[in-house]
Amino acid sequence: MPQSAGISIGYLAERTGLAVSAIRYYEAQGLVEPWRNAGGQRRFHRADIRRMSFIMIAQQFGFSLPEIRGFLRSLPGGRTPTKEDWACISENFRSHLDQRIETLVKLRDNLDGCIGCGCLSLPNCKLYNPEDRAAQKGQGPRYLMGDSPETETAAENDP
Amino acid sequence: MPQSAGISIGYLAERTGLAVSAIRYYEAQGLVEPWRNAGGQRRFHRADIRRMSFIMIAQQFGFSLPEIRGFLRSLPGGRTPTKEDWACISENFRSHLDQRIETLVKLRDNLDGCIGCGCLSLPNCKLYNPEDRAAQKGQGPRYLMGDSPETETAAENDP
DNA sequence: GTAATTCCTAAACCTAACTTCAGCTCAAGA
DNA sequence: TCTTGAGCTGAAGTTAGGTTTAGGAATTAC
Repeated sequence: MPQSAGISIGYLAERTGLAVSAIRYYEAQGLVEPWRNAGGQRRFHRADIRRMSFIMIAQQFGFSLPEIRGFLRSLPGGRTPTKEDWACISENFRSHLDQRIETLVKLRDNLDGCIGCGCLSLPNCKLYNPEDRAAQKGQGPRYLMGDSPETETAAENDP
Repeated sequence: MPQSAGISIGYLAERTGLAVSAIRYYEAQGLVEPWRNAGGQRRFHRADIRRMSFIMIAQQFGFSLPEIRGFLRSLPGGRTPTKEDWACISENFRSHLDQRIETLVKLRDNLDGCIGCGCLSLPNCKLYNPEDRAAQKGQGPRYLMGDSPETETAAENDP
């Protein structure tokens, strides 16, 4: 258990609950920047324990690694981040989060009137509103629903 | 544009805004079950327009295809689903949704007190609570954070 | 009747976020 | 010193949710 000169990847993994491979992956994604010791092994700052924790929590909230990298960029380069630094990041973070929740709630409020009423395929269905569609999480190459419901009137004629 | 004996995949795609390839993929996932005409081409029920719409909306709410398949299983096998059938599904659907929103809000409420205060790596941090961790979306082979923070006291000793 | 669409299948490719593996090297304890 | 465990790299595999492509066959439009 190293006490100065940085901590090892294994210790960081143990302290955060992350897999060693995940930490190496995060480095490759630019989320953390360890240096190397004489033997070529990674050495991390103790403060990176908190950095990893932040990543894990941000992921729980549904942020992607590039987004999280954006949050982390606002941390100071030279010194160990203070409580104030984290609080500042947290504010940015929270506004994204609020927006995400709001969108989800708005979608939910349309649900009862829409699926419940059986209007699913009609153009006046609020769930088809392009604004609401923008709520896409953009995860993977998911089809982004660029629709054109011009001929949208015959949906009710089930045989 | 076929008027009886089912609709083609291209027409279904046009009506829903889905890609033809996506519809074939949904069939492979058991979300829809077309039959074949004499030439081997897929034929769908008109009611499948609504079925596809349901899938798209459920996806916006963050449900996975297996979950959506579960919702759809409650639809009647033989006959065309009625408004009542959709309303019934919608109820089930909504309770899942409420739960998801609640979890997200709970996580948010912990945010200010937790990231803001800089306690991220401490065991008393609410965001580390296993209950809250269960909020994982389980997308892909993401590491499920099986932690064991026995030695969790030295996190504050940044050099 | 023929040309243009549409549809078919199977396999390969894509992104995100990782894990696993093979084949080595480094570090730490007895 | 020797052995074990930890770390290294690069490539390939995994899952979800699809798309793209290749090479034919069926339908539709004129």
